[in-house]
Amino acid sequence: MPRPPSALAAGLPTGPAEPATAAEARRLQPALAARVVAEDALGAVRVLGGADVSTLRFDPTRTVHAAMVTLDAASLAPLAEAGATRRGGLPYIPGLLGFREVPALVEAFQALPVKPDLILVDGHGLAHPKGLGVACHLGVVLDRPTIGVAKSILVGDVAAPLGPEPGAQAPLVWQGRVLGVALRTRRGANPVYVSIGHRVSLPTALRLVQAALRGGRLPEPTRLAHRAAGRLRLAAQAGAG
DNA sequence: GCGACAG
DNA sequence: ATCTTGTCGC
Repeated sequence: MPRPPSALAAGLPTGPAEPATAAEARRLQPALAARVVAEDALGAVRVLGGADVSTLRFDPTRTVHAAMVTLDAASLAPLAEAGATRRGGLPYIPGLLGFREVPALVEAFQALPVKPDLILVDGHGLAHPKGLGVACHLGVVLDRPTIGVAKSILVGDVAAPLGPEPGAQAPLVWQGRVLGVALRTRRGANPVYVSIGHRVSLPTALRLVQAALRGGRLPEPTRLAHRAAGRLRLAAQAGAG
């Protein structure tokens, strides 16, 4: 079955046309959310991707530094990384994070020499009031499998208390729907919240995230992407200042 | 009107 | 998100 062209190819937001205002972004969300594929539509995952951005705390120019890293899925060894810097987009607004981060992430993705089979994104995917967390947003725009791994809850509640041991998990429920899973990845650390981004089911997402853990609270791909984005920002500041 | 609110 | 070194604890 042929899949519809990517949002990028279709000229949908974040690519050719980016919203300049929050109101405009909100109007664009339903069309993007409708393109999310919540089932497994991916091949063997050999190259893992990680995505994150770093910003200055108070920045009138609204500069975002994005990093995309790739790792060998089996060994979790780093393969490559790429960065991109964009400015003048939307500020951080809960629920509209994708519009702020995706443009720079797409640019970083395009700079990667080898494309990841699946991307772990720092932030929620489906666990979002409009079903369009940054992980879904990025996945739809690139038409690539993505998973959201967030460090705190945007919407919903954890259905049951989590045990202290790594691997403990419980559904993240909102309005009677299971949007994701709270997962304890490390003893003594707060859980992370896993939700689907695009072209992956929740059970598969959970399995892949657990396979990407290497003893830290965050899976390796997003952990490395976080580091890379931070370095990119610091280097840019040093070079500009 | 009040409280919540990824990064 | 970011400001930030050492330090308390398993």
